[in-house]
Amino acid sequence: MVTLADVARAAGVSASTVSYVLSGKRSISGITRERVQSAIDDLGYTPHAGARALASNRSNVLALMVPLRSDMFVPVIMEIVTAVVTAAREFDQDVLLLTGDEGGDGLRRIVRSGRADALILMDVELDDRRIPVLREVATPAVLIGLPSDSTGLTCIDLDFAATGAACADHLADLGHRDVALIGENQDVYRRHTGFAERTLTGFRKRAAQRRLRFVHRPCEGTYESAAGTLTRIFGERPSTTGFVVQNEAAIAPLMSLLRQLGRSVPEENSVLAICPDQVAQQTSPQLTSVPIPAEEMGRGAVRLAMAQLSGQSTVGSTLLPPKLTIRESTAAR
Amino acid sequence: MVTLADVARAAGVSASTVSYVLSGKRSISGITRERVQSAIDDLGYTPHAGARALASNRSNVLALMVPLRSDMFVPVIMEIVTAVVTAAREFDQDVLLLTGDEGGDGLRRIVRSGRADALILMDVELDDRRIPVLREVATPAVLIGLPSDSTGLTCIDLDFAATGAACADHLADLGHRDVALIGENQDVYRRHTGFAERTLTGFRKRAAQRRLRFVHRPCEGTYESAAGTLTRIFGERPSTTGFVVQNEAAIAPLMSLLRQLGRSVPEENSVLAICPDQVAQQTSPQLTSVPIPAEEMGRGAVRLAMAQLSGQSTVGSTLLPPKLTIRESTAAR
DNA sequence: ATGAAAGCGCTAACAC
DNA sequence: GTGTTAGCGCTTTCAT
Repeated sequence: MVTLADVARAAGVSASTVSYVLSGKRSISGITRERVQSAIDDLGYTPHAGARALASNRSNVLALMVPLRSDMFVPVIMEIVTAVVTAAREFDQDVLLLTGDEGGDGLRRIVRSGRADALILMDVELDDRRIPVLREVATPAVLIGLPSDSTGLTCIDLDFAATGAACADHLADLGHRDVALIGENQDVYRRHTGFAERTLTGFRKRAAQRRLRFVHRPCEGTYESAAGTLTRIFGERPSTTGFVVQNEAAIAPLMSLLRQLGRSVPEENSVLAICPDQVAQQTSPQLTSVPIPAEEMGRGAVRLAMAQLSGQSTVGSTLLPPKLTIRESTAAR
Repeated sequence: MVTLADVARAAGVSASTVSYVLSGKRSISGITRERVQSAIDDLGYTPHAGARALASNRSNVLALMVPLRSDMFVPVIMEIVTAVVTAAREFDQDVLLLTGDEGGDGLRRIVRSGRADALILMDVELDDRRIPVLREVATPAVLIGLPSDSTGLTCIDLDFAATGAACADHLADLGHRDVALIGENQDVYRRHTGFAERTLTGFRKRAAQRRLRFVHRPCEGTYESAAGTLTRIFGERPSTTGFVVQNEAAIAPLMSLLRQLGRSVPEENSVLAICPDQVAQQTSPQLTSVPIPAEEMGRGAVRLAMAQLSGQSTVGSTLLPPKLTIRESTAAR
């Protein structure tokens, strides 16, 4: 194994000089920097992470806790994870992967062992049991999602209230008067994951302002549930022409049901989805949609974690503005 | 921070005794073990990972490299990742996540820095550019997937040849004479990911033995491509009654097209898919299928990595036997 | 069955 | 601008 001492010897300098060339924490003459650098290259030297962590009290690792079972759509989770890892590398950090079932104990273990310098938590619930541990360990941490009490915490998420409002606005602008929000299944609401409620609240409020009449229906991701939901909506309010869908799994059944019912989209009904662009684009007709900004959330979480590590306070919630992309599934009436 | 020295002092023993209580590498009297253990509990001690790595030359970390863009279905990737992390924890290992785009350099960096003791690579291509690095660093490594030259390497994968054969057998057993294999898109075959070819080979060989006539057609995941593929197949061989689908995205369009063509499943046509159980079960009718054993692959990879770390040789390929689950989409004719 | 002590490879004062 | 050196917290001989 090639050590810093080997490099120092080869370059004819002291160990500290090599260390400082690497860290840039003090000025080095061009000539020695070169000698050191070429010794590093020649020998193929990479600093020993453990030694570095021990001496500097910094691991250069971010711990990312991903949900095992989640309300999120799996591809979105993967996109966030990918964004986190990619962004972390740009800060010279590696990413340690923890599963949600490790819970608070897992976080405590990671922090106490000095394996990671900061924590990023995905799929945060309104009353998340990991949050007390976060306050206890007082380690830099970022939540992807919004708990009910975010005092003293750093959070990042899509602004779901604004998303709901944007959807209501879009349908109102198009002249729709009776609209329906087809949401996630009851479990999601019961588990208090937050985003579903926030969307509903934002939608309801704006709908009232725009004088829309609206109903909200939770829905399973199955064909049967979608059929039942749709039947009930049309039964209660046959004049419904606008739909907002916040449930990836329900989109396909719903579109196919509307077609079967002879309710063509977008001529007779407008459909708006909160889903990844990929899903919106492979549906026919392509859906007007608001995507979860997975990439931005992942990158943002890393940025916030790094800011905390450099001593800045990032307390508060970063709510990313929704971006509504108009495609083929919504039209004026 | 609580250190081993703190624990030793609290327990009234030496540092080495505490260390040995933790590692179990020498016998300790019951009484001291208890004293040490309660000191650990009282103080909330967790060993410092960096110090441990430095002194023992072992990080207790497995590096897992996941593909960014992959031919695999994203939920399957997630399932493998989850299985790896869960299994790793049972061996007291943490998992460091690397993205495929870090390539060989990333692996070299991880190994040289001592950040991980072993490597697990997903989505291995036939002529994977990371393989030379694997041979160069001579670190314990496991490939999930099968490269063309696996000499000296440890691999684990589904036995796709046996999978193809099992599909051919099932259709032959049901009395089908003309069958079609609807595969992944051309890109996958061109990129030489291996599994597609192996399925084809296994299917072709067994089909010949069972005197089946068969055609193979790559297919995109779009409705249009599925329609074109199906039209061509029925055009060339109208007598085709059995289908094997190895392309998650093509399943839904295909089923809906068969319905439109009045070819009911399973009465007139049998359809067999190589896809996750979840997909097979939410299709209507539920599909007879062979799933990718993601859980087994992840766990197996960890097991193999740990075996290598304990000095055992695991060179060779572990090919997991396919498990064909009969559901509603295949029937005798 | 337990202790003492020498490092593991690096960082960061402290010197000059 | 560079060198010297004292640790960081742990494992592991070598003693006893």
